[in-house]
Amino acid sequence: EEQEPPGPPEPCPNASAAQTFDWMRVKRNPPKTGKTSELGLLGQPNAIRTNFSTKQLTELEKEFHFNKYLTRARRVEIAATLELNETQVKIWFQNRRMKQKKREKEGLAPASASGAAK
Amino acid sequence: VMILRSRFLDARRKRRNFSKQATEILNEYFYSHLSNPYPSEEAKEELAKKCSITVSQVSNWFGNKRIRYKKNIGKFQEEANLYAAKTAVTAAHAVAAAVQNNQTNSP
DNA sequence: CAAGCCGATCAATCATAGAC
DNA sequence: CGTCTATGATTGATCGGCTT
Repeated sequence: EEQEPPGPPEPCPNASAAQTFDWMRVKRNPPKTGKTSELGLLGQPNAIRTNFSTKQLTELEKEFHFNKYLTRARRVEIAATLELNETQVKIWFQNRRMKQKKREKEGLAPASASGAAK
Repeated sequence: VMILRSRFLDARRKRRNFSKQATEILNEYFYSHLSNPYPSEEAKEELAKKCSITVSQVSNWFGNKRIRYKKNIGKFQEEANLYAAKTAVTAAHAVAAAVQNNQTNSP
């Protein structure tokens, strides 16, 4: 299903013009996290970014404040309560931890700190 | 529905465009490393200092730049050539200086 | 060997700043 | 001043590497 419609608009390969490097071809596999679509379609994963509801985010945030890390049991419980996959809950916590780390790091020396010297 | 979701939680998104000079520095790095525009943590820190922005902002900038660039290479062709020429001049100066230094310092 | 975590990145989207 | 595009930030999810 990947078909280069017309010829890539780059009939001028010489000069220093940009080439197509590997990083430009990187393609991520579609998300397989979504639970099997409720719409009769069989093995068709959602393949789209899930939008967490405010309620789900509120609960996840509350749990995060209580524990930065989840136990298998807690994860199962939360996933069931919020109607999410265990993977989605796991990933949410992972991303949340990274977010917190980033926040701590930034809100700790926005001004000139001395240390740059390394 | 409640499409009015995070109407205030996102209020922090009061962004401000980076200075013309900061964008200039970031683009220079991007196009002079077009084969692999992934600055190391150290490089990001250096760029952040030069641009007077945070390292996260540098990361965001490169992330957005890479995605948007490959999404429509043609749209950035002009910009690419512009910076390619600029870095070429810089490189030429560097080479000239090196040659000069080499002659002066001949063992 | 499988599973979780980290760090970086991707990719789609949000909301605004700026061009016209 | 309203519309359209450029751009910074956010975030669910992926990738590779390392640890448990």
